[in-house]
Amino acid sequence: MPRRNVVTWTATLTGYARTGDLESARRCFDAMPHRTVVSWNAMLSGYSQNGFEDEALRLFHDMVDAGFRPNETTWVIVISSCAARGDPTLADSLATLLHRARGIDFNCFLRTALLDMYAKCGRLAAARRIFDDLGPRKNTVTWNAMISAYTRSGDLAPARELFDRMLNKDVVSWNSMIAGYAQNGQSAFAVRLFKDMLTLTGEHPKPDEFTMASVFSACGHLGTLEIGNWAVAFLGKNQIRLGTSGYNSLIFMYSKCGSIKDAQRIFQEMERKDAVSYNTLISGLAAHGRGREALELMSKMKEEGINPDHATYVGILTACSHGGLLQEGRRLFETIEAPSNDHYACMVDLLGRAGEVEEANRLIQTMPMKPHAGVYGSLLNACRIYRRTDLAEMAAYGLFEIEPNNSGNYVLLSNIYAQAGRWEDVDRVRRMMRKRGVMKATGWSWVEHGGEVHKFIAGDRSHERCSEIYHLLANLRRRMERSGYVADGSCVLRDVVEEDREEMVGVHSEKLAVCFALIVSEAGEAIRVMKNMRVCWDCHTAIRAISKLEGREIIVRDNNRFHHFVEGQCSCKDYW
DNA sequence: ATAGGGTTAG
Repeated sequence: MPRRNVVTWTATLTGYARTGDLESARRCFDAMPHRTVVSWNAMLSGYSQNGFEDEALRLFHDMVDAGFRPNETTWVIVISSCAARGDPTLADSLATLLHRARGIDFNCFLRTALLDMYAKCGRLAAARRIFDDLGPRKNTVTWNAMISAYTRSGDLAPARELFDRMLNKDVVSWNSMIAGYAQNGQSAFAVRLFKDMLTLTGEHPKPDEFTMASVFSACGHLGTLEIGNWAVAFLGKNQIRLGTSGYNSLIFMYSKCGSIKDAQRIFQEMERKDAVSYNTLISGLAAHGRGREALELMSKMKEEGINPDHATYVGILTACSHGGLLQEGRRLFETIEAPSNDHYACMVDLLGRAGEVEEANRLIQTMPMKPHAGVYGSLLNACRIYRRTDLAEMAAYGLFEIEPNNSGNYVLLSNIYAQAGRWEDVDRVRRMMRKRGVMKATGWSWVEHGGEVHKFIAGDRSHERCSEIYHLLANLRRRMERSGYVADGSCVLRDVVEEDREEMVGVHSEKLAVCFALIVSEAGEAIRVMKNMRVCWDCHTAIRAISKLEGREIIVRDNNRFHHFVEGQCSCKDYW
């Protein structure tokens, strides 16, 4: 390879940096007989593009010390490194330096980079000022940077306003907006916007692997496998090649839609797996109660030379918890170097579900940081399972302080009092909720069928096939009574249950959803029901019974966990 | 020869 002049040297350096071989790039840089600003920029860019922002910032100072004057390109690279760091103090000092520098042309490139840096460092107003100051000199990239500035901070309305005002949307514009919805709990809007992208008249960019990754993620959050499969078919038809991240979101989608087998298949088919691939599947296995397989996967991950990170341990501890693997969980927790609040929450959950409520409580007392809501929430849930009213009060009051508006916490404590027959305390908690204006969330269940999402709430009579559903419900109840299923005295499939003493609640939403699914699904096929709250004991028993009577597998997702009901048995070991 | 925006995990 001829290395005659500074241009060939720099080109070689860039070549190494593009393949991620920064050591060779740096060796090349150090060996250069002469350097220009462009050589420095190439090295800076190499660091910045490969996630070594700190190295880039250090080299920037070396460059200034060596007497080189940064040009516009230098500033853009350094500013984007700072953007990735997200440090507002650094952003401000860099901006001060930039404004002191002489002879710099504040072109659109530079201003857009600045806009992005301010946005990523939490200075949204400063970002917007740059956006407005640019006036008609703004280009598509500037618009896109501003849209994602808003979606990152969860401001979907101003993001959508800019998106709608934009005249020349490119694929990144669409991706930013679709991802914005998907990441802010508005997955249904994400899917709708994707459909708009395909169907609206006029010139529209073709979806790429990033678009599809967001759509898969949205389908995962929604639990809509039919739409998900349609998106997968679209992917194949349009020959869109997925990268590792795209495959990761597919693993996520299948896991969340109850198709853990497909998630595993995608994982196996992937050529290049990263930590996220492993973490996603481990979490998926955890949600499905497959603790052993999750543990095996983490071993495999280590064998492949990929280090478990924060998310891996969250996933694996969840897997131990849901799979009833107490000893393994304890041992793993000890191996975590600096356990975070999340890890403590998982560990309290694991101990609590396994019946070691005292140990869980002691763990909270010895935590080196202030426990967050998840930690107390796990303890409170354990108190519900093991009827520890005394400890429940302590956990609940810790929780009310952190999350005064989370209705679930109040309901949980109220139900614990109800279990203990302490009705005056039940009333007290209910009054507390009213006084604080906390609304009880409605638990609804849904089933996807024929491209539509069918939703049910407790006592629902609004569904178009309502009479069929209630007819089936009554029929099932008769069959269950004949087969002696009510022998344990639990309130199986009662038409009306008294959920608390004030309200009479009709048939639970998941029973309605299961019956609807039985009516519409093809015989023999497994059915899926999604729920956003918790399957209550009543429904748990009922669904077990239905799975036995009907000989069908019923998969219920609730609270992001899956329960596979087969032949009257439920897959989860820890739940009740 | 060097520069800005979008994707994944409980």
